[in-house]
Amino acid sequence: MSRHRDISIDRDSIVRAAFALLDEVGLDGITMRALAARLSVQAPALYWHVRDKADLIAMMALDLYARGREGIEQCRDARAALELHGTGLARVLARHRDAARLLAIASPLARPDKAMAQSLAAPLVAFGFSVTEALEAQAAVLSLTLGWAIYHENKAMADYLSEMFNLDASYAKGLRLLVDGLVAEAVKES
Amino acid sequence: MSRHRDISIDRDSIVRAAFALLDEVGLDGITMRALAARLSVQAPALYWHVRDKADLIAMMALDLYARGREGIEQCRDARAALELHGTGLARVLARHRDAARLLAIASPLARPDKAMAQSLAAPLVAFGFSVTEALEAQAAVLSLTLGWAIYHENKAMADYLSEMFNLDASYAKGLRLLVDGLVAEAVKES
DNA sequence: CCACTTTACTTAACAGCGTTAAATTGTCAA
DNA sequence: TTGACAATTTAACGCTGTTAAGTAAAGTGG
Repeated sequence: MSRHRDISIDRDSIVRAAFALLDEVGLDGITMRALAARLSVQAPALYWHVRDKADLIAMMALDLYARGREGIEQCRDARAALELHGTGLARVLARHRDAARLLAIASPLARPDKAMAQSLAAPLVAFGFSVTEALEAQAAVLSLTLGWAIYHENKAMADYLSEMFNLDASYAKGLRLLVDGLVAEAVKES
Repeated sequence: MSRHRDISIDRDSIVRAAFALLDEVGLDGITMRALAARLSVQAPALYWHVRDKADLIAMMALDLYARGREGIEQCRDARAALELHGTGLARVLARHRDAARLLAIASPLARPDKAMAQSLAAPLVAFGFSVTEALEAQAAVLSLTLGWAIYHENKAMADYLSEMFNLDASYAKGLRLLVDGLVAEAVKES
């Protein structure tokens, strides 16, 4: 492994730096030059490791989704798995500034395939869902979560809404209602 | 009203042109120069009518939300109103390329106030919801809809998912389940 | 040990972006 | 006719993502 200088960069360290930068300056502040500077490198150096900025955003999105699924395998039933999928992603999105908007503009890293779909659906399939039902249910949960997080990230809106109700509690309630319905529906069909 | 030339532009015509441009070239293609060209004007002329690009995006978002609420006053019950709110916005978002991503990056045109909140909540308040309950329920419905539309706009993901299930039908199902839960909850509390 | 290739970076540059300042033109009122 | 005002133009600025070309260090085969 050649080491041009003292330190070097790779896709992992770039993504890590990008998240740090995101938290500091927000999504609009993520420029290739600022990111490169944080890694003590010139901007074009990034293009050795990353195809373009969309590729970088896609990697960050993948990371967020993966972190949002942590612990989902250990759930005792489908309801818990779906609910944790939602709250898990919501928590990850809340941790990083503009993370929901980042997901909104991200395009997938790779074209999804059957193997990936099955691995994503696996936890719910273990509880009797079909792969289709599992993906359908998770799509609904992720949609609610992503949409909610986008509104939550909008400071003016969040500030005003939180005078009227607790945003986190309301999200939890909406998620619970949706998950209840999804689980009941899946049970009904099997 | 002075008329510098044959034709002139105002906020309305700018927004109309922006939607036409959006449909043709997508969100990334909406540049002040391209928009100005479509109005037979130079880019800085837009700044006489529009504070900045964020202002323009906010106007477009407001328009989308308003169109998404059409017909909501005529609904016979809360369930119908909430469901129409969701499907109405979903239909509007489906009509314009990248419209969901546009909503995701839009910031509100004006800081929301109590009068606006009450007017937004009015249809559901008429069916016995409190203002808080109404806003809470609509936030959940809009979140699900916006999130779903964002995934739907992602061509790679939508193409793959639609091999496994019908995206529109699945959205309708998720919405129905969520609305059922929300209505039941609101009834329970009153 | 040397020549050669590959890896990983640098410098320089380009076209396009949102935006501002200043100059300009057309329209109306006095 | 003059002056004010509205609405635009031209010119320019700094910033963006990205590419091309050059370069230094490390690895590799003879």
